[in-house]
Amino acid sequence: MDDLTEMLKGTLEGCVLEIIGTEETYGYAITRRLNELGFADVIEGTVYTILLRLEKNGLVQVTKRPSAVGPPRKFYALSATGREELATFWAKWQYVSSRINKLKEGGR
Amino acid sequence: MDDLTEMLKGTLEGCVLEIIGTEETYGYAITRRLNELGFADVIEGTVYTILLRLEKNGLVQVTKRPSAVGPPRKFYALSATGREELATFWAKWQYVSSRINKLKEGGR
DNA sequence: AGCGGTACTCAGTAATACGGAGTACCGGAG
DNA sequence: CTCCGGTACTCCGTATTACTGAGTACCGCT
Repeated sequence: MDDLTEMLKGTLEGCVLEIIGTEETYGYAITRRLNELGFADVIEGTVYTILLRLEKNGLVQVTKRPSAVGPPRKFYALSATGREELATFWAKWQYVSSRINKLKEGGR
Repeated sequence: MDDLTEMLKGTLEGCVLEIIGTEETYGYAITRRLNELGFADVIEGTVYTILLRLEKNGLVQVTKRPSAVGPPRKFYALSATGREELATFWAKWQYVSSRINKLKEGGR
């Protein structure tokens, strides 16, 4: 599948929130997870940009922990605001995707 | 539903293509149609931006016709390239939305 | 000592959608 | 007849978001 980047705008942040919400984790691993999920050309730089934004907006709490295989990792966990934001994201996704599917089915 | 604009990035152009593909139509009417469909805060300026881009990229053919109730309308119809682009759009949508739904279901 | 893999930061660029001002055409109310 | 609201399009500037690429740094293994 070729370039999906434009279509991911506005949803990638939500995906990252969901991943963090499932399990406390860190940037490098989140990137791997997204790649596994099929978002092959999502790159580290992009994920770190999102994580810094989430942190700045108070949606996540950060804990730095040493790693046995490299430099220290920044582990992210959702804050209360982050959980709200995640719920809002899924509500919007539900709304938008249902409308688009209706349009696709030729609904009027 | 509050601000959906970021989530629409990358999909709005495809929606406009789909609307044009269903029926030859013009900018003002496309805006009304999108609003009807639930994309309430999509605004004329946005749609016209997309239409000019589609025209520039050769995805549509344009015919100007007089109107009884206002200034002349620019009617848009898909070109062959536009039909291909529309098919690609739906393929991408299918791909992306299925991955996101899988993530939502906690799939791994 | 150096290399490959792990891990994060940051500055610059491109694409997309919104906002708002401007132009212009039409019919009906006053 | 003039003005106003609805129809219809254009253009410029702004904000957000994701990608690119270069840079820094830690670790274990050869």
